[in-house]
Amino acid sequence: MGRTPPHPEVSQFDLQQVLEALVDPVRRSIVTQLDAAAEDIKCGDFDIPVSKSTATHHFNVLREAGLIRQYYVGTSRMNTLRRADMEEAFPGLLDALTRAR
Amino acid sequence: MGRTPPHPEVSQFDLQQVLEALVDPVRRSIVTQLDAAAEDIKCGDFDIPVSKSTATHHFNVLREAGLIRQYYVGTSRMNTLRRADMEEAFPGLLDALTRAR
DNA sequence: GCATAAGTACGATGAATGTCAAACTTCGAC
DNA sequence: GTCGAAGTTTGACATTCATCGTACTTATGC
Repeated sequence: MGRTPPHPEVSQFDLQQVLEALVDPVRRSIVTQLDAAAEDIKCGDFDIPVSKSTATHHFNVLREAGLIRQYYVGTSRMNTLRRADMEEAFPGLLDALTRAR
Repeated sequence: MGRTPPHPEVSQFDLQQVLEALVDPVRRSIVTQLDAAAEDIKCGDFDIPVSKSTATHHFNVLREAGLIRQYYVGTSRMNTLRRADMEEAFPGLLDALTRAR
């Protein structure tokens, strides 16, 4: 298992890529759950209706778009929402989406 | 040619549908051009790199999502950005997107 | 009426992409 | 070391969807 997967820097964020990440309902649900949570969440603890391999795929897409940061704790992969970074790159976007019902 | 095509009401706007409409670069370009323009724009006057039939498809998607309002003037179809309606349904979303570079 | 302009409708096609199962890897616990 | 838990990797598969060309419709202008 790779130690720390690659994360893009804010300067590399791409709107197209972020929107493609957020257009999928499962991925948007992940973002919403992270937004609502007080602490980081491990991959296995999300409430999503897909298999583990599909989940892995979705987390990769979110990470590569810059929406989440991932790091290992034992065999678990923890996830953090990169709020500040997203706010810097695309002001108001994440707020508008998490507040939209 | 149908007189006036069906437009959804604000109460019927659906975030998923709006995001699916906005994730396409051509459609987002249409929205951006409308946002930057002072007046309504007819379908044929947009600067988009697709055929007429494809353009029609994109305008339909935008209209059905509630992003634009369309009406005929002769054989031309005019387009307006439904800013206020979108702001009411999803506050901040359109602004965040049109301002994102 | 006729020609032209502006879109629309209809298939057809090709490329993405969300999905899963199965096999594999890593780490922690015992 | 062995086992189980947690993810990952790799194909394979199905569906969606952007795209186009062609034929059609509607309206304007002469």
